[in-house]
Amino acid sequence: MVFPRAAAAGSRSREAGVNSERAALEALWQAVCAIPRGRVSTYGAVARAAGLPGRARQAGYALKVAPRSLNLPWHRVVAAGGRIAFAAGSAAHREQARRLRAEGVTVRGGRVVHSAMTELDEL
DNA sequence: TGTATGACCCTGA
DNA sequence: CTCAGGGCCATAC
Repeated sequence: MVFPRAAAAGSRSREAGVNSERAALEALWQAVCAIPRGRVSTYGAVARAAGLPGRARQAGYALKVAPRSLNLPWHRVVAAGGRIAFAAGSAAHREQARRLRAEGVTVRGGRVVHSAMTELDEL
């Protein structure tokens, strides 16, 4: 899978550091792509799968800046414990729950039932 | 050059 | 269950 050029933030990729960030983003996007339909994973697990252990935050950032054109299954990524990361009641929160249910995932009280969670890691 | 802010996570109280 | 505190780190200002 090859990703389009500039992500939201770094249009100018001159420095090595910036390029490394690009690589991290692509690795994260790749990991998200790997989550099969009807299954759910977490930010932390996605980060680990992308070779960035402990950087759950960047996983969230990666989704935030991901170009729409990638059509990433962002809704299959939730916070630890199956919690939907968006504020309860927010449009995004409802949208994610809607998309998950559309794939047969049970969402209750803002969190996906444990059985629907992929036993993390093994992406 | 610093400080503040997150689609986060974990442990402990 | 909630809260606090520490870790993480790219961006924004």
